[in-house]
Amino acid sequence: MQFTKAEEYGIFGVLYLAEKDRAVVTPLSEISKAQNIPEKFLAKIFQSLSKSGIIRSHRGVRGGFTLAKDPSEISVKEVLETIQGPYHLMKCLGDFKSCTMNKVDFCPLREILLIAEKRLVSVFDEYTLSDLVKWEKARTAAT
Amino acid sequence: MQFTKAEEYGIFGVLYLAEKDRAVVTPLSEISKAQNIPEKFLAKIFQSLSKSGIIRSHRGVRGGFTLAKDPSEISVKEVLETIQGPYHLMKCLGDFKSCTMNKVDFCPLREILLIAEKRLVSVFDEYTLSDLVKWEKARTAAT
DNA sequence: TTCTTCGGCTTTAGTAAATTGCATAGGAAC
DNA sequence: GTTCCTATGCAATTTACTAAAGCCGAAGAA
Repeated sequence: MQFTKAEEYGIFGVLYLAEKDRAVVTPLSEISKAQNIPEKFLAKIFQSLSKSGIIRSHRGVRGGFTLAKDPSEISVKEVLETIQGPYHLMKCLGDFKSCTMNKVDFCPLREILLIAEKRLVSVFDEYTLSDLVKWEKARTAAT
Repeated sequence: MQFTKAEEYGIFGVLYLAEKDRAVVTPLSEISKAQNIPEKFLAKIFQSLSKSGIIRSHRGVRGGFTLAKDPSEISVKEVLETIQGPYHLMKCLGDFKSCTMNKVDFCPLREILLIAEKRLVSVFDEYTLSDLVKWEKARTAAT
């Protein structure tokens, strides 16, 4: 019941891009160094983010990545689900048949987890990358 | 970001007790058989639940377990946190120092996860075992 | 005393997460 | 067009944790 490193790294990776001008192409090496993330690991994460259209890749000399859309258009949920797949607190929430217990027709735990899941995901859906950047800037300005 | 089997089994285990009269002492073997849970695994789970005062153990012949309090007094959160420890979507939420990134002073991800966590846990805190039993009974009666 | 059931500890197996490595392909700069 | 840089894709590895099983001891009722 914890976030994976991939999710954590993914968020910090795109956040780094979100803090820059969108036109600036940033190579993996810079991001991984600045955010303290294993480069090859970040590469894999960015690949899926690129495929799902959140970021855009640029190959060749002086290549790298840019955000594919404005930070205010990218929800935290979008990033997380791209990296980890749809959020389910239990397997059976996605598919009732995968229930390992005997609950073929009704499961009280399932009911409560559906509620919990909905509330959890709603938070990630509410906030965008620009919100996170805004917080960070406000914080830096304050001190 | 998923529930563990231990949590799942733990809930179903105490739920089985909650469906009975509180005076009835039920052995592990019966619970594990009825709920389709590996007995030794359930034993370990019930040990911690017993220590934290959610259930009560009775040794010897015709021993077993009973609920230590009324189902309406036992929140889902209580059960889950006893089994798995306090709920944190990331390690750093419990202790800022355990942050593996460079965020020594402020972390935007931390902010959003604190919100998310609060909402998630609130669900488990709102519902008690008697709620779950009630749902189940209502469902059975309906069909 | 004896049998039953929990208590606690150890160990094993299985699975998923976290990382690394290498060969390939695309593209800018010269 | 050659060269070098940077992403792409796949394979392999290491590590960590989950899930489960086993064993012996302790408690307690019959």
